[in-house]
Parts: sequence; C-alpha cells; structure tokens
Amino acid sequence: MSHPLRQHIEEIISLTDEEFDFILSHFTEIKKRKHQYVVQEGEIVNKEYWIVKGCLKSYFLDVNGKEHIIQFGMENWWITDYESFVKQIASKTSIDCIEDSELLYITYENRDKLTAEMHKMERFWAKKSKMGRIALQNRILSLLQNSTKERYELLLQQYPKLFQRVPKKMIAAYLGVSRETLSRLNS
Amino acid sequence: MSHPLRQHIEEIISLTDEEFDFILSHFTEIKKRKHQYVVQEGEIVNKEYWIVKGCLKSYFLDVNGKEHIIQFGMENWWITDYESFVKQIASKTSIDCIEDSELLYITYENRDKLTAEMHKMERFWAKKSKMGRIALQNRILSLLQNSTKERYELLLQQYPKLFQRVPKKMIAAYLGVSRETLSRLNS
DNA sequence: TTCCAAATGTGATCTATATCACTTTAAAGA
DNA sequence: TCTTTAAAGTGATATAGATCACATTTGGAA
Repeated sequence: MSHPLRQHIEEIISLTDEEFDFILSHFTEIKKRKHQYVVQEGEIVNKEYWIVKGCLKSYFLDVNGKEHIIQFGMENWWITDYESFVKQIASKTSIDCIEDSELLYITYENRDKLTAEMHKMERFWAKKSKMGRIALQNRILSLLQNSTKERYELLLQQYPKLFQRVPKKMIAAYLGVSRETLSRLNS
Repeated sequence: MSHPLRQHIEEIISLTDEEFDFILSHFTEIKKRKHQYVVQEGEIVNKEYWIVKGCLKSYFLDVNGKEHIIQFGMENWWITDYESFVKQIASKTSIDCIEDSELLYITYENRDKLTAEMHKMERFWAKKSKMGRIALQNRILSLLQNSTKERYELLLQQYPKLFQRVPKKMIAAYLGVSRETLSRLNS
C-alpha cells in the first residue's frame, strides 16, 4: 500500500514513484502531543501541515478571550494559518492539537521550490485552493441561511466522526453558538 | 493610459503589450442593464466576469424565498458562481446587475486555454484564488466574532462607496440581518 | 409634473440565544 | 485508586434581533 500522502495527491494528479519520492523529500515529519501547538498567534507561519494522524483545531481568540474555531483538521487534511502563510504576515490565529498527532509539514520555501520545479504540484495546490475557497463560501452561505440547529445537524451529518473526537464546547465554538445552547439542542 | 484590465493584472504580474493583447483576445465585452441577470440559479456557469463598470450582486434564495447576498461586485472585481464555474455543476446562486454594467467575460474553455498557454496567467489566477480564500475566511471570522453593528461598521469603513450605490436592504441581506434591524442601527 | 412602486423608518411584540449560576458526569493525572 | 480538573447538562433571566404592521420618503416611469 502506498504512502497516504501519495494517495491523497493522486486523488487529483497521478504520480510516478520517482515523482512522489521527490515530493516527499520536501516534507518533514513531526509528532505533537495533545494540547501542544503548531502555530501560535503573532508568528509568521512558514509551514503548511498535512495531518497523517490526529486531530487539530485552528482558532481565534477575540478581545473577550472567547474562542472561535475556524477549522478542525483530521487525517488527510491540510492545516495552517493560510493568511499568514500566503502573505507572510503575523498570524491572527493559533493551531493546537486536540489529540496526539503525526504531521508532515512543508515549509514556505520548499512549497515555492516544489511548485516551481514540478508543474503538477502547482496544479495540485491550485486545485486545493479552489476547493478550499468553495468550501468557505458554502460555510458562509450556511451561516447566513441556516439556524443553529440546522448547522449543527449538517455538521453532524457531514463529519459524524468529529463528534466522537472533539468536546462539544469546541463544536459550539465552530458553529458560533454558546455551549449551553448547543447542549440544549439535543433535548 | 493602459486598459483597466491590464492595470488590474499588472498589480500581480507584469506584461508586455503583446502579452496583454493576447490575454484580452480571450475576453468578450458585454453590456447589461440594471435588473438584468448574468447568472441564473440552476445553470452551469461557464463564464467568469470582470467588471469594467457597474455594480452587481451574487445571491442565494433560500426555501422561504429570502435573499442572502454572497458578494457585491464593483469596478475591477471578478464575479461568477465560483463553485458552478470550477466544478461545472448547476449553480445555487444567481447574479444580477444593480446598475447598468459593462463586463468583460472569459469562458471556461478560454480560461483553461489561457492558463495552459501562458504560465503567468496560471500564476495570476492562483494568486487571485488564494486571496479570495483569505477574504472569505476573514468574513467567516467576522460572522463568528462581531456583532451585527460591528459588521455593519466594518463594511461601511471598508467599502464606503457601496452605501451610495446599493439599497440598504441588500446590505442587510449581505450582513445576514433583517432590514428593520439594520435601519435601527443608525439611531 | 403626476403617479406608482420600491425603499426606508419605526412601533409593538415574539423568540432564539446569551449569560449567569449551579449541579452532575467524565476524564486525566498523580 | 484517589483526586483534581474539564466537560456537559439545566434552570432562570436578560437581550438582540426577527417579525408584523403601518407610515413616510424617494426615485422612476408615464
């Protein structure tokens, strides 16, 4: 069985063994424990992470110290502070591990290099960027259109595994609702 | 003075006269009157529009017939149903002119062709896609974090011109609030 | 200029959700 | 295993915003 990252990339573009080895050589593996961070607010993020195993959240703390979750990440997902990574400015968000996690990261420089060296990967990331944008637009539409209960049920339906892995209060912070209200949705 | 589209593209990549002429040859100009549509819900969108002059809205009608505005477009902005255009599936949204408008459009095929023929344009659109994604993420953050009044004031501050050009009820439909509540924010 | 439709403002009421306070349950360390 | 901390449930209350109803203003179209 091939490397999970290879399977992931080959969902979009096909690769030879040599090409994949070349790609993989631009990545580094790291392990993090639950509660450890991979990105901290204020830093200029120069890595993009691909999740081999585990679960993470990217979140923003507002002026009142309230947490707003932008994204959960699980196996086969990419995670970083995208704005900081792309623009090379200070990050507004942090990323923490919700479980012990195994990650592969690529640095900004290596991603740049790989994009230039290998046109297929430029296309891969362009596609990912397009798909990410579409997903965000649909989330906005859902925030405008659906009630809290509807958004809760849609999330439950789309990512049932998430509910076994992350505390409800984080689901609430993702949906933009208080944990008390979320709790009462079940009754 | 050079073509406005050239100025727009040259904010990201520089072009020779020949290159720009080549790019422009892939576009077609159209004019639309106020209240005319450029995209209708249900169609497979195969054009991306660049606004030379005018003002448009892309919106979604929910099951109750309530309008939710995804995006306003004014001079130098791109507009289309991005999900329909990229995935070539039926559009969930419609796009109407709020004012008489002059548009340049590029078809899906021409965009594909131009991307393949001219690497610079592949990079241009990749950059646009990244920036679009960042903007959407910030809008989600704002929906999660800010009160209606704060979102109203942020919009007013970011796009003051918008308030002279579009009815308040559309601003309300963009912010995700009733027109009555928006009206009361001023008092 | 007149007339009609759309846009806007505003009062009264209803409802979903936030917030605060406290209890119960579960999980993680020591 | 015990102890501490985090998570989750629930009642009471406050509040922002939706909804309905109607008045007023504005902008086009005839």
